[in-house]
This record gives sequence, C-alpha cells and structure tokens, in this order.
Amino acid sequence: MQARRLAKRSSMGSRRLSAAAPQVDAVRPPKPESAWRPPRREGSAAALEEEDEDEDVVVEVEEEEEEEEGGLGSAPPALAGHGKGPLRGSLKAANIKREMTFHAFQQEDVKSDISRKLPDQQFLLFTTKEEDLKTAETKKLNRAHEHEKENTRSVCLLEQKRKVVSSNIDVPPARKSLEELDMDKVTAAMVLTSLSTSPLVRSPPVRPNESLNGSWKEGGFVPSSTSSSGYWSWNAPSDQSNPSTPSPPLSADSFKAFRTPSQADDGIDEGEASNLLFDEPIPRKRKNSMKVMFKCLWKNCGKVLSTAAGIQKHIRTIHLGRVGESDYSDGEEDFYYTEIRLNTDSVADGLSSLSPVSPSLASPPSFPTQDTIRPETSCAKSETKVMTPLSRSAPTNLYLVHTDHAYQATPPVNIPGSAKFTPNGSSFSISWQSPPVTFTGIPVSPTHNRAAGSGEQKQTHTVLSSPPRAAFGLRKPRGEGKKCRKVYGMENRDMWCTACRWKKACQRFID
DNA sequence: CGTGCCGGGGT
DNA sequence: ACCCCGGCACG
Repeated sequence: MQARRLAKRSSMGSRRLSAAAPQVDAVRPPKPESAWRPPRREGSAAALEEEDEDEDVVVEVEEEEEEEEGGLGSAPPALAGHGKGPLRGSLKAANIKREMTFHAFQQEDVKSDISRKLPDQQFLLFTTKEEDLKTAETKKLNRAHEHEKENTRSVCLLEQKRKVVSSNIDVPPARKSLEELDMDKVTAAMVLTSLSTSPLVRSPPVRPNESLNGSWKEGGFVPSSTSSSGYWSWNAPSDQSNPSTPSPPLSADSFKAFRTPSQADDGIDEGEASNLLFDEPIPRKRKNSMKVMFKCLWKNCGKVLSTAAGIQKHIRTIHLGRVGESDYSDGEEDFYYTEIRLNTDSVADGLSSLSPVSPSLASPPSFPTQDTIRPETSCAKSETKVMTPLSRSAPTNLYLVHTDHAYQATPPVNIPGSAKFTPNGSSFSISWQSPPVTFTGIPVSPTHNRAAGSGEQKQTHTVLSSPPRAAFGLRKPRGEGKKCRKVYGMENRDMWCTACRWKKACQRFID
C-alpha cells in the first residue's frame, strides 16, 4: 500500500515536471532505462570503425592538440582559454556525440519535425565544402563565443556544436551513410536551435571551482575537470573502449546541468529555468487595477514599502544584517515579506479560473495569457527586475502569503544553516494566481520542533526552497474524477477495482 | 453528508 | 498478499 501511494506520488511529481516544460517533451528522448540501447548503435560504431583513414587524421589532430594545449586533453580549446581551434575535435568526441544523438533523436517524427523547423541557413554547415565550412563556422563560433562570458549554457551548447562540427569534418560526409548524415544534421540542428535561443538566458558569470550537485554527475553530466575556466560540458569518457556508456538524455533534467553551479546554489527556480531555456514568457503581469505594497513580516516591524526591491533591501539590511551584500540575494528575503493588494478588486476572479498548480511551476503556460493579468506600471517594473532572480518556487510577484498564518506573527530570528524557512505552526497557506493551496508542513522531527526552544514551535519547511512535491500535504489531494463507487454504485460493488473495494486509492480512475 | 482514501488491523 | 473497516479530510 505504501508502495502504491509512493508510486502515485511520484507519478504526480513527474506529471508536474512534464507540465513545466512541455516543449521539452517534444524533443526529449525516451527515458533512459538502464537496459535501453540506441537501436543502431552497433551499426554506427561499426561504420565508424571502418573509417580507418579518417581516424588517422583525427589522431593526428589529437596529438597536435595535446601539444598545444599542454595536456588539457579533452578540454575544448577555445573554452580552455586558448581559442585556437574551434573546429578541432576528435573522433572520440564525435563518437560520443553520435551516441548522444541517437539518444536524443531516436524518435523519427521528432527528428523530421526539427529538420523542418530549422532555417536552411543552419544546414549550410553541412552542405558546403569542408574548407568553407571551417571558415564559416569559425566565424560563427567566434561570434557565439562572445556570449560565453555571461552565458554558461551557451558555452555548453557551443561545445556540443563544436563536436558536431568536428564530427562532420573528421568524417567526410561522402563516407557517411545517409542516415548518419541526417543524424548529424539533426543533432546540429538541435544544438543550433538551442544556441540561437541562448542569449535569452541571463546567467551570472561562471564561478570557477565551485562544487557541483552530485546528482548531475550521476546523470552523466560531470564538470570538465581539466578545464581551468570552471566550464563544464558533456563528459567524454576517457576510455573509448566503453561505447555502451549511456549518454545523458537531453531532457529537462539534463538541461539543469547548463545552469551554473552558483545558480544551482542560489536556487533559481526550475520552472523559470525552463522558461528561459525554452523561450516561454515568464508571467510578470498583474492586474492593472491592483496596487501592490510589500509588507515586512518581521516581528514588530511591519514596514510597508511600495517595491519588492525596497522591501527586500530592507529585510536584507535591517533584519538579515547583510549590509555588505546588498546586491546579492539568495531569495531568503522572499519569505519575510508579503504582498498586500490594496485594491478591493479581488484577485479571486483571476484565481478561480486557474487550477492549482505546483509551486515549482513558475509559469504555467496559461498565466501570461490570462485576461485577468494586465501589465502594470512602475511597481511591476521594478518588481520584474528584482524578483526574477528571487523567484523560486512560485512566481514571487504572484503569490501572496496569507497574513494570518502563524509564521507571519513570529518570523524566525535567524536562519541556521541551510534552513530557509522556519514558519511557526504546522501549516500555512500560500496563494498565488490560483485558489489558495494549503501546505501541510512536514516536520523534520517533531521532537526537534519542540526542542527549538523559546516556546516557539519551529519547523523547517521545505516548500519553497526545495522541490515542493515533497511538501505537498501528508494527505493526497482528493481525487476529482468519478471513482468506482460513483461509477458503478454501491450495488455493483463487485465491479469496483480492488483498491476501491478496499477503500484504497482508486486504481481504475486515477486522477 | 457523501465520498475518497489513509492507516491500521485481521486472516 | 488479500481483505476489511474506522476515521478523517474534502467538497
């Protein structure tokens, strides 16, 4: 039973994920099962091995590269700071790239879809002669390189792109099967497409030498340890003898890896990240008639400011004591102020039209197009600027901490360790552009809460600082759909699914 | 109050 | 594992 519940929970979580990035789904390869293999991998590997001459050429290049790079090895030349041969590559890389390609484009329909969408220009790359290709691509890459400083994702994509290009150069197109060519085109197409959207991403500069989330490594993404610039990319396995090393899927999860470590730490919202990545507009609009003020929730403070920036600064400096880092925000301040909508023109009408959405979805696709949300003037403007890096679990400018919950009365004096949020009481509710959602707190340890001292029940709440699926109440929200009981009636109880018969969560009509 | 279903108990 | 049911939360 427990297992079933868990399964259900997890399926909810995945549903949420897929809803967060519907565009990814279109391109996402099938889930990497451990036993799954690209259908044509053996074939392609064999094809590559047949190309002995080409391999020789590549080996030559590789040696040359090592000479110049001083053993930087697989670190991309340009990105390692030398910028000499953006077109350099190795068969190794090409191989890996191809593997990845198979993962990413196993689905033929997806492939053709992408091919269709891409401008012809981007395919020039693969149809011109080698030399022209090199020069043209060099220019292209150099141009793209300009973005690298501020755009880590761009860097990563650029690297992928390079590998694609090199794979095409190392192996003359004439020698490749049509299918392979097509694959490479598509791969490059994908990469170029991603690259073309990359300027939208405003990532903080890469911070070198920062540790990374372990889970990313597990997923196949590992930082390039040989790189001196803190840059990281697809990890090329050091031994080519292991061709079956599963390459990471290009799923939304993988794209997380394009975030810089600092982003990971700062907790830029996943939903937002996917927004940025997939060109989805971020909802920043608000009802026109609404006057929004921001009230500090700190004990005995209650300061009200008109801008989020102001209140954040206030909290940061006055309450959190962060004088020196006024520009830096880890979003903690989010929790200590609330929006006050002064207009009686309630949000309810706007809220009612929307179904509850996981807080992790920073931008349900319907948000920006809602009629009830109108662009606002000065307030929204400043908010847009300041809130963006802060919004994490919910669009900050859309949520409203209810002013009657216990947490508000007693904001934590300070936040120990990594605890981001320590509301008082066992539950609190948050509402944004949807009916209020009540979160039931999951106490880390009831006894610990008691022991928090000073008579206050302290509780580390993970709703806003970690994936909220873990924080959705202890009880599963009641299913809306008709269950066996309703469908078949009490008299046909024998027609119910077993779960319903046993008064368990219905398995036939799963919500 | 009807319903969904969790938690727990019995076999 | 299968079955049942008290009890609770939700609408």
